[in-house]
Amino acid sequence: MKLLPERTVERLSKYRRVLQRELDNGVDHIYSHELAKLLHITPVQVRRDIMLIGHTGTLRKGYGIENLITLIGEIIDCNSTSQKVAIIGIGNLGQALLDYLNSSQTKLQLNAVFDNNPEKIGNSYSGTLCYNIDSLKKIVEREGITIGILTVPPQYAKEISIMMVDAGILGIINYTPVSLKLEGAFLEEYDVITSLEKVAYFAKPRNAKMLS
Amino acid sequence: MKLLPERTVERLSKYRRVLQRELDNGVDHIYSHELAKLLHITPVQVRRDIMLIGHTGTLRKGYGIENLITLIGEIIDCNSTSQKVAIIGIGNLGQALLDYLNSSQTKLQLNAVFDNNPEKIGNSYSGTLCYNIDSLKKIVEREGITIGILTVPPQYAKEISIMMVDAGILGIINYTPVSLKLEGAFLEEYDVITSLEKVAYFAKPRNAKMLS
DNA sequence: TATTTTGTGTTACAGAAATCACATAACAAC
DNA sequence: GTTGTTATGTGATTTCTGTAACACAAAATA
Repeated sequence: MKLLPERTVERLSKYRRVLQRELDNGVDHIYSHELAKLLHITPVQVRRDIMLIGHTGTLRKGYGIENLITLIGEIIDCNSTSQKVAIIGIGNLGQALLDYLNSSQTKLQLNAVFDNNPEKIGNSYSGTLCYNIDSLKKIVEREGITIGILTVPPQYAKEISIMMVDAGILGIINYTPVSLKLEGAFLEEYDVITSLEKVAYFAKPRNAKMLS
Repeated sequence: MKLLPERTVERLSKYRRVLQRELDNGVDHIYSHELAKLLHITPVQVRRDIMLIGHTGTLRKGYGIENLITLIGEIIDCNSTSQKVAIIGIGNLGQALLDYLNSSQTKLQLNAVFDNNPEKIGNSYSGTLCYNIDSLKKIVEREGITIGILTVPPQYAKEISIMMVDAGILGIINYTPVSLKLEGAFLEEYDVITSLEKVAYFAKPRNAKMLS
């Protein structure tokens, strides 16, 4: 299949979670406009996304939730081999994300945590062992980890991102304020300060008025 | 001035920080291609963003860093009254963000923290006092808080977002997995699981190959 | 003073994403 | 059957965002 648009993939992730909730409530079919309402988007967008992944709803009954969840799962995480995740840098943010992941029902499995602080190495964080950053490559290869969450202090970000790609990690989500450029891996950057300052701009009274 | 594109505002936030770093290193002018390189974007994009905010560089010397920082500051946070921020829900993620903000040099000031846990109310978190969520409106009005970071458990998200807007908050950044719909305030949503699953999709070996 | 170099400011274009508009099909009611 | 209703599937259009192209001005060169 062709590569899906980024925004569609993001929505698929959200669809799956609300669909799972509906399924748990005993609902087995859903209309595009119902799903749309749950996520505050338009029904057309829902239908377009579902069309893109090749699922087809039955007229008059909507979309079969169970099939749809399975299909989204195959697309996002589990084809032949399900993907494994590591957190690199287990400071405040790293630990918060770790707890967040553990408390959520994503299919992705957190397999390792890395740090350079000797007091942290060897400890278990919510059930996940912390390794020395120096053994990144060894552990990543051994465990088959393909996704890395980067939450190290900014001065290490570049160097460690290179190590990560070198170790065979295929996707990095960078929570560092340093902007990176990778060859051979998918990169997603999220900058907390940027998104806060963005909100600050649009929330300025003078600007807020312009937002219709 | 007209409202700036969202992406431009995001980049302005990043420009400011790298410019500040340059200034601290004693650099006083910078070329568009230098700034571009620091953020891994194109020089054209830098020039257009700077054009949009009405700053103009001097030929042969580039852009005056100090003026540019000041201008970006006026645009994003401090016009007449600088904006104030509150964190609502001081769990793991809330505390991590709090520390993150305190350790960064943004102009936005964290003025209050809210929670409903009696053991937390009255405590100081990295220097910021935690108030009872019931006094949200009172404190927000008294302190003039305009921006809220929402990090409560999902089941409270909707209810509390309504309280926030009602209290006069103009911009909310929602770290909850629940998607919201607000009237009268700017909303930015960030879903940790979604962005992780997005990376998972594009990092799948079969897809990664397609990324040129 | 003419010419080349260099970097900005701006317009025109291309690509991605969201939205519109509508054809189509299943079902219900009569 | 026929007709009306409702919800899906999708080509066409618009909107948003990034990129390429280029005109222009100052400095360096000769």
